[in-house]
Amino acid sequence: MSDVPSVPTDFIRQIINEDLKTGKFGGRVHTRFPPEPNGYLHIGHAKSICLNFGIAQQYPGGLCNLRFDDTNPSKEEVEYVDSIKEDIHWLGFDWEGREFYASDYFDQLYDWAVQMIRAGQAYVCDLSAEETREYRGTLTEPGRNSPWRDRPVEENLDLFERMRAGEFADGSRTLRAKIDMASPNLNLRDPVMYRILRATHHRTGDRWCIYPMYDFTHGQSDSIERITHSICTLEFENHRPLYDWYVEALGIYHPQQIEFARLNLTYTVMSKRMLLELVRAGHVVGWNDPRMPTISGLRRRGYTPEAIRSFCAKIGVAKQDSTIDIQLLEHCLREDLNRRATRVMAVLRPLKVVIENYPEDRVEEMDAVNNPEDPAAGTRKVPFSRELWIERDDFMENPPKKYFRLSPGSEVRLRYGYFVTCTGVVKDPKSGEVVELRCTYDPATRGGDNPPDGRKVKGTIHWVSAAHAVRAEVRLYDHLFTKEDPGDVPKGGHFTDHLNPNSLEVLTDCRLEPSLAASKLGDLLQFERQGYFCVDPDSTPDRPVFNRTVTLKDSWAKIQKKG
RNA sequence: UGGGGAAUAGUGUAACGGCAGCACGACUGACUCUGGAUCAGUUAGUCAAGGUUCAAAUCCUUGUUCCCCAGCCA
Repeated sequence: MSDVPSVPTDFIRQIINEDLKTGKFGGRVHTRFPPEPNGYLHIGHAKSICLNFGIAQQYPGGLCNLRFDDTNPSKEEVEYVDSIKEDIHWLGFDWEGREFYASDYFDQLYDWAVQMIRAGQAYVCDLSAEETREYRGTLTEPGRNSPWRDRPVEENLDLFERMRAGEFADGSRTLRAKIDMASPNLNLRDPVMYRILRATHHRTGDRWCIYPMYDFTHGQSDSIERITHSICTLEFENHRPLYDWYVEALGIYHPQQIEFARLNLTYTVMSKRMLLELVRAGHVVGWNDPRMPTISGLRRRGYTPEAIRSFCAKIGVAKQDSTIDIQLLEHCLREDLNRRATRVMAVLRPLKVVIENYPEDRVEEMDAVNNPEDPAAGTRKVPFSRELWIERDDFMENPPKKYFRLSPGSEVRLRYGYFVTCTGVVKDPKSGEVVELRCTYDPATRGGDNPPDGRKVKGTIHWVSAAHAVRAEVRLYDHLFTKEDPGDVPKGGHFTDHLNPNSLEVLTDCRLEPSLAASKLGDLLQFERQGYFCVDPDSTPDRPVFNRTVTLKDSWAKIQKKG
């Protein structure tokens, strides 16, 4: 992965370096990426993936497991595990067959629970969910011991066995760790280890009707897999004492949990709950809608794994809550696409141009550079003829100062074509709308070259020969939300209040240069002067559909904005 | 009002007692057959107040602000 800039030594890598020095884990480095299969991966997960797999790649002998944290069958589905695996691979990482599931450890976890009961460290509690909450106390007041806290070991053993056997109703009992109901850390107030839950698990089916909680699962799973550094996000910091407590109580290998700040992006929501809602409410077409921050959405939008990896390397890893400007992501995208995308000409909002002094039946094949950043990409032929399409925006009847494109009487370069001068404007007699431009061309400027008389022109515009044009649909995207922080809503408000009504614009009458008829899924394209585009899977042979991945930087737009 | 964390240019992130650096953004200018790219430059920062020290973003004290925790979610 030489295309990704070398990553700085963040605080996690410093810890690892230190552990390597002291021999804490015998010189091993073994991480894991532990998604819950209850949704699609998003760019925030990419940060974690790049961190965990990146560390494994960077250290000699380093390994990174993929482990699905599937302890809540009511929310988890195989569709999600499949998408997660696909997305990690697409990002460029591999778990080399170490694909594990927390559910693989259900038997071991059960045995450990029994071991804790025997040791007097766990008990079956008959409190209801509501009662449990009441007994827990509050942030400032200690909780009270459950009346079931001091049941004899034998009774606990019997009850727990019967919980497993399905003798009790969902939610009627739990297995709890006996820790400290007065702990200032609520996670240590006799946390639930097992709950009764009748739901079909995507892997274990109906074999279990009790499922372990995250806290009773994660550290032990790490321990079983001999993970050295268990990297997770900040909200689990309060859980670390419990993580440590369980592995110590069980007397098993003890990995080190380390927390870092999750990724936030401007104009984006990142919580799976909100993303799920966008999908379910139909605000987007699915998890892979090109406006979604999901990996599959970014992929369909035309993002490259290289761009995402580069982004993850640039944002750094720290413990400070932060929100990254989405422009940095777009910068990384443009940086990658600029050096890789094939340049083509495409007219999105067509305006007809007739070159009056160009012969009716003549067609010339003009040479066009495929990628000025990559000479090896070569050139292609683009047909030029008397009738062309140009961009409506590239003509103004009454242009402001500093407008370098076409206007009555002005001259521009048609890229790789000829210099043309606008000699006339045809309007719809009723609406007054400009429907056609009449121009003349200068034969001495063939290929777009400057003429021998030394005449120069400020503007160069793109064009497509009308007779040869490929028609296509083009989808233009903008931020899904109009607010930098869509989650920042006044009371009574909802994050969807800030949905951008213009996040998708569909153009159905676009005219593309003929080479685009051969474009296929995965092609990286730049429509010159407009942006980077990719082929959408909705494309059909007679109806290609393109997505705008990101615009080019547009200094003209800035000039306009300034007035 | 309990506990756990975090505070460095607009946004991120380095500096680990010794010149506050980098990236993105913004703004100039140069160049250009993409108003792209590229190049050159400008802009702007240590939460506050004390203290220790020849020297503090860094150590100490006090305060302020923000985030997380009261799921039988992860």
